[in-house]
Amino acid sequence: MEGTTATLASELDGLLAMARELEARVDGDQGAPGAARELCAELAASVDRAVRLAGSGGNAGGRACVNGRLRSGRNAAAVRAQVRVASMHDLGPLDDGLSWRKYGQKDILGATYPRAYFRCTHRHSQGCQATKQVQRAHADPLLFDVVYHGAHTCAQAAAALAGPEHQPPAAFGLEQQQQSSPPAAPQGIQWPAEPMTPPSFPSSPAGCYTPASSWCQLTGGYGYAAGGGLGADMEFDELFWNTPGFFEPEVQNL
DNA sequence: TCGATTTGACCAAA
DNA sequence: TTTGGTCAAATCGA
Repeated sequence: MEGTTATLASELDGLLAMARELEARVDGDQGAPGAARELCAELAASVDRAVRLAGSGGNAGGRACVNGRLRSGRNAAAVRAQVRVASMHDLGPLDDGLSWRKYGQKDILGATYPRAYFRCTHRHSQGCQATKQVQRAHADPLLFDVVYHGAHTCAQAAAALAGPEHQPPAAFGLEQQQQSSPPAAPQGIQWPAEPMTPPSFPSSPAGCYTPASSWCQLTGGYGYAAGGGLGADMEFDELFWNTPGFFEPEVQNL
Protein backbone atom coordinates (compact mmCIF):
# COMPACT_ATOMS: atom_id res chain seq x y z
CA MET A 1 0.00 0.00 0.00
CA GLU A 2 2.76 2.30 0.91
CA GLY A 3 4.41 1.60 -2.39
CA THR A 4 1.29 2.49 -4.28
CA THR A 5 1.00 5.72 -2.42
CA ALA A 6 4.59 6.51 -3.10
CA THR A 7 4.15 5.81 -6.77
CA LEU A 8 1.04 7.93 -6.90
CA ALA A 9 2.81 10.73 -5.12
CA SER A 10 5.70 10.44 -7.50
CA GLU A 11 3.42 10.67 -10.49
CA LEU A 12 1.66 13.64 -8.99
CA ASP A 13 4.96 15.28 -8.34
CA GLY A 14 5.66 15.06 -12.01
CA LEU A 15 2.27 16.51 -12.83
CA LEU A 16 2.84 19.27 -10.37
CA ALA A 17 6.14 20.17 -11.94
CA MET A 18 4.55 20.33 -15.34
CA ALA A 19 1.63 22.36 -14.07
CA ARG A 20 3.98 24.86 -12.51
CA GLU A 21 6.07 25.14 -15.58
CA LEU A 22 2.99 25.71 -17.66
CA GLU A 23 1.77 28.28 -15.22
CA ALA A 24 5.11 30.02 -15.28
CA ARG A 25 5.15 30.13 -19.04
CA VAL A 26 1.66 31.47 -19.25
CA ASP A 27 2.54 34.04 -16.63
CA GLY A 28 5.42 35.16 -18.74
CA ASP A 29 3.35 35.40 -21.83
CA GLN A 30 1.72 38.79 -21.90
CA GLY A 31 -0.43 37.67 -24.75
CA ALA A 32 -2.00 34.88 -22.81
CA PRO A 33 -5.65 35.45 -21.98
CA GLY A 34 -6.60 35.87 -18.38
CA ALA A 35 -8.73 32.78 -18.50
CA ALA A 36 -5.72 30.71 -19.48
CA ARG A 37 -3.72 32.05 -16.58
CA GLU A 38 -6.53 31.37 -14.19
CA LEU A 39 -6.86 27.88 -15.49
CA CYS A 40 -3.16 27.26 -15.05
CA ALA A 41 -3.26 28.54 -11.52
CA GLU A 42 -6.21 26.33 -10.73
CA LEU A 43 -4.49 23.38 -12.31
CA ALA A 44 -1.42 23.88 -10.20
CA ALA A 45 -3.49 24.33 -7.07
CA SER A 46 -5.50 21.23 -7.83
CA VAL A 47 -2.42 19.10 -8.37
CA ASP A 48 -1.00 20.59 -5.22
CA ARG A 49 -3.95 19.31 -3.26
CA ALA A 50 -3.76 15.94 -4.93
CA VAL A 51 -0.13 15.58 -3.98
CA ARG A 52 -0.91 16.44 -0.41
CA LEU A 53 -3.66 13.89 -0.30
CA ALA A 54 -1.44 11.27 -1.81
CA GLY A 55 1.22 11.99 0.69
CA SER A 56 -1.02 12.26 3.67
CA GLY A 57 -0.84 8.57 4.29
CA GLY A 58 2.47 8.86 5.98
CA ASN A 59 2.15 12.39 7.14
CA ALA A 60 -1.23 13.60 8.14
CA GLY A 61 -1.93 16.84 6.44
CA GLY A 62 1.02 16.78 4.22
CA ARG A 63 4.30 15.22 3.44
CA ALA A 64 7.01 16.70 5.40
CA CYS A 65 10.44 15.64 6.19
CA VAL A 66 13.74 17.24 6.48
CA ASN A 67 16.32 14.67 6.77
CA GLY A 68 18.12 16.21 3.92
CA ARG A 69 21.28 14.47 3.06
CA LEU A 70 23.30 15.64 0.20
CA ARG A 71 25.14 13.37 -2.05
CA SER A 72 28.32 15.27 -1.97
CA GLY A 73 30.64 14.52 0.84
CA ARG A 74 31.19 18.21 1.23
CA ASN A 75 27.68 18.70 2.35
CA ALA A 76 26.20 16.19 4.66
CA ALA A 77 22.77 17.48 5.47
CA ALA A 78 20.75 20.42 4.42
CA VAL A 79 17.26 21.71 4.23
CA ARG A 80 16.07 22.39 0.80
CA ALA A 81 13.35 24.88 0.05
CA GLN A 82 11.78 25.97 -3.13
CA VAL A 83 10.56 29.48 -3.17
CA ARG A 84 8.26 30.83 -5.73
CA VAL A 85 7.44 34.44 -6.25
CA ALA A 86 4.19 35.57 -7.75
CA SER A 87 5.76 37.61 -10.47
CA MET A 88 8.90 39.36 -11.50
CA HIS A 89 7.61 42.33 -9.59
CA ASP A 90 7.81 40.34 -6.43
CA LEU A 91 11.47 39.82 -6.77
CA GLY A 92 12.10 42.25 -4.02
CA PRO A 93 14.14 41.66 -0.96
CA LEU A 94 12.96 38.66 0.93
CA ASP A 95 13.45 39.37 4.54
CA ASP A 96 13.04 36.57 7.01
CA GLY A 97 14.31 38.59 9.88
CA LEU A 98 17.78 37.24 9.55
CA SER A 99 20.78 38.82 8.03
CA TRP A 100 22.49 37.10 5.19
CA ARG A 101 25.59 38.23 3.49
CA LYS A 102 26.42 37.11 0.02
CA TYR A 103 29.91 35.76 -0.25
CA GLY A 104 30.01 34.15 -3.61
CA GLN A 105 28.37 33.20 -6.81
CA LYS A 106 29.08 30.37 -9.13
CA ASP A 107 27.99 29.14 -12.50
CA ILE A 108 26.83 25.59 -12.06
CA LEU A 109 27.36 23.03 -14.72
CA GLY A 110 24.15 22.35 -16.57
CA ALA A 111 22.29 25.09 -14.79
CA THR A 112 20.91 28.06 -16.62
CA TYR A 113 21.40 30.39 -13.75
CA PRO A 114 24.31 30.82 -11.38
CA ARG A 115 24.09 29.81 -7.76
CA ALA A 116 24.50 32.42 -5.08
CA TYR A 117 26.07 31.70 -1.72
CA PHE A 118 25.08 33.40 1.48
CA ARG A 119 26.23 33.15 5.04
CA CYS A 120 25.03 34.69 8.25
CA THR A 121 26.15 38.26 8.72
CA HIS A 122 27.13 37.36 12.26
CA ARG A 123 29.42 34.59 11.19
CA HIS A 124 32.50 36.29 12.51
CA SER A 125 31.05 38.28 15.36
CA GLN A 126 29.01 35.45 16.84
CA GLY A 127 30.31 32.42 15.10
CA CYS A 128 27.00 31.69 13.43
CA GLN A 129 27.64 28.96 10.87
CA ALA A 130 24.39 29.18 8.95
CA THR A 131 24.73 29.36 5.20
CA LYS A 132 22.41 29.01 2.30
CA GLN A 133 22.58 28.59 -1.43
CA VAL A 134 20.08 30.13 -3.77
CA GLN A 135 19.56 29.17 -7.34
CA ARG A 136 16.87 30.08 -9.80
CA ALA A 137 15.13 27.12 -11.35
CA HIS A 138 15.90 26.41 -14.94
CA ALA A 139 12.34 25.84 -16.08
CA ASP A 140 10.65 28.42 -13.95
CA PRO A 141 12.27 31.83 -13.46
CA LEU A 142 9.91 32.52 -10.61
CA LEU A 143 11.05 29.50 -8.72
CA PHE A 144 14.12 29.47 -6.54
CA ASP A 145 15.88 26.61 -4.97
CA VAL A 146 17.18 27.48 -1.55
CA VAL A 147 19.37 25.09 0.35
CA TYR A 148 20.15 25.82 3.96
CA HIS A 149 23.21 24.49 5.70
CA GLY A 150 24.13 24.70 9.31
CA ALA A 151 22.34 26.16 12.24
CA HIS A 152 21.70 29.75 13.10
CA THR A 153 23.30 30.35 16.47
CA CYS A 154 23.41 34.10 16.41
CA ALA A 155 21.37 36.25 18.76
CA GLN A 156 19.41 37.74 15.90
CA ALA A 157 18.15 34.35 14.85
CA ALA A 158 17.05 33.60 18.38
CA ALA A 159 15.18 36.86 18.55
CA ALA A 160 13.60 36.36 15.17
CA LEU A 161 12.45 32.90 16.03
CA ALA A 162 10.95 34.07 19.25
CA GLY A 163 8.62 36.36 17.43
CA PRO A 164 4.97 35.42 16.97
CA GLU A 165 5.20 35.34 13.22
CA HIS A 166 8.18 33.12 13.18
CA GLN A 167 7.68 29.50 13.88
CA PRO A 168 10.68 27.17 14.00
CA PRO A 169 12.86 25.61 12.38
CA ALA A 170 15.37 27.21 14.58
CA ALA A 171 18.12 24.91 13.58
CA PHE A 172 18.13 26.35 10.12
CA GLY A 173 16.76 29.74 10.77
CA LEU A 174 13.81 29.07 8.58
CA GLU A 175 10.80 31.19 8.93
CA GLN A 176 7.64 31.90 7.24
CA GLN A 177 7.89 34.36 4.49
CA GLN A 178 5.55 36.63 2.74
CA GLN A 179 6.65 36.82 -0.83
CA SER A 180 4.08 39.15 -2.19
CA SER A 181 4.66 42.05 0.10
CA PRO A 182 8.13 41.85 1.44
CA PRO A 183 8.81 43.97 4.45
CA ALA A 184 11.67 46.35 4.63
CA ALA A 185 14.82 44.37 4.39
CA PRO A 186 18.22 45.08 5.81
CA GLN A 187 19.62 45.08 2.36
CA GLY A 188 17.60 46.45 -0.47
CA ILE A 189 18.02 43.94 -3.17
CA GLN A 190 16.21 44.42 -6.39
CA TRP A 191 15.36 41.37 -8.37
CA PRO A 192 16.03 42.10 -11.96
CA ALA A 193 13.74 40.76 -14.58
CA GLU A 194 16.80 39.72 -16.49
CA PRO A 195 17.07 36.06 -15.68
CA MET A 196 20.78 35.81 -16.14
CA THR A 197 21.37 38.00 -13.16
CA PRO A 198 21.57 35.77 -10.16
CA PRO A 199 19.28 36.30 -7.28
CA SER A 200 20.70 38.31 -4.51
CA PHE A 201 18.76 36.60 -1.83
CA PRO A 202 19.54 38.37 1.39
CA SER A 203 16.95 36.42 3.22
CA SER A 204 14.78 33.75 1.93
CA PRO A 205 12.00 31.66 3.19
CA ALA A 206 11.72 28.04 3.81
CA GLY A 207 8.97 27.75 6.28
CA CYS A 208 6.44 27.62 3.57
CA TYR A 209 4.08 30.40 3.14
CA THR A 210 1.38 29.95 0.65
CA PRO A 211 -0.35 33.06 -0.50
CA ALA A 212 -2.58 32.92 -3.51
CA SER A 213 0.13 32.95 -6.04
CA SER A 214 3.24 32.24 -4.11
CA TRP A 215 4.37 29.02 -2.69
CA CYS A 216 7.39 27.26 -1.64
CA GLN A 217 8.11 23.78 -0.65
CA LEU A 218 10.62 22.15 1.51
CA THR A 219 12.48 19.24 0.26
CA GLY A 220 14.74 17.13 2.28
CA GLY A 221 17.10 15.39 0.05
CA TYR A 222 19.79 15.63 -2.42
CA GLY A 223 20.44 19.25 -2.60
CA TYR A 224 22.49 19.37 -5.66
CA ALA A 225 20.01 19.92 -8.35
CA ALA A 226 22.24 19.58 -11.32
CA GLY A 227 20.53 20.73 -14.40
CA GLY A 228 18.74 23.70 -13.05
CA GLY A 229 17.54 22.56 -9.73
CA LEU A 230 13.86 22.29 -10.35
CA GLY A 231 13.09 20.25 -7.33
CA ALA A 232 10.02 18.51 -8.60
CA ASP A 233 12.00 17.33 -11.51
CA MET A 234 14.74 15.83 -9.58
CA GLU A 235 15.64 12.25 -9.19
CA PHE A 236 14.91 11.98 -5.54
CA ASP A 237 11.50 13.24 -6.23
CA GLU A 238 10.65 13.78 -2.65
CA LEU A 239 8.61 16.85 -2.06
CA PHE A 240 8.00 17.99 1.43
CA TRP A 241 5.17 20.25 2.09
CA ASN A 242 4.78 23.09 4.38
CA THR A 243 4.28 21.98 7.87
CA PRO A 244 5.13 24.89 10.16
CA GLY A 245 6.82 23.61 13.19
CA PHE A 246 7.69 20.34 11.68
CA PHE A 247 11.37 20.94 11.55
CA GLU A 248 13.48 19.29 14.11
CA PRO A 249 16.77 20.67 15.29
CA GLU A 250 18.54 17.39 15.07
CA VAL A 251 18.13 17.41 11.35
CA GLN A 252 21.43 19.08 11.03
CA ASN A 253 23.49 15.98 11.19
CA LEU A 254 26.24 17.36 9.09
C1' DT B 1 33.62 55.47 6.87
C1' DC B 2 31.45 51.24 7.20
C1' DG B 3 29.09 47.42 5.58
C1' DA B 4 27.41 44.83 1.60
C1' DT B 5 28.07 43.12 -3.09
C1' DT B 6 30.78 41.62 -7.00
C1' DT B 7 33.98 38.72 -9.05
C1' DG B 8 38.24 36.39 -10.05
C1' DA B 9 41.25 33.20 -7.75
C1' DC B 10 42.18 29.44 -4.89
C1' DC B 11 41.37 24.97 -2.77
C1' DA B 12 39.44 20.47 -2.01
C1' DA B 13 36.67 16.63 -3.41
C1' DA B 14 35.29 13.46 -6.92
C1' DT C 1 40.98 17.45 -14.64
C1' DT C 2 36.62 19.13 -13.55
C1' DT C 3 33.45 21.18 -10.55
C1' DG C 4 31.58 23.18 -6.42
C1' DG C 5 32.45 26.05 -2.36
C1' DT C 6 34.93 29.73 -0.21
C1' DC C 7 38.13 33.58 0.15
C1' DA C 8 39.43 38.16 -0.37
C1' DA C 9 40.38 42.41 -2.89
C1' DA C 10 37.95 45.86 -5.41
C1' DT C 11 33.94 48.43 -5.75
C1' DC C 12 29.63 50.57 -4.52
C1' DG C 13 26.13 52.79 -1.79
C1' DA C 14 24.14 54.73 2.38
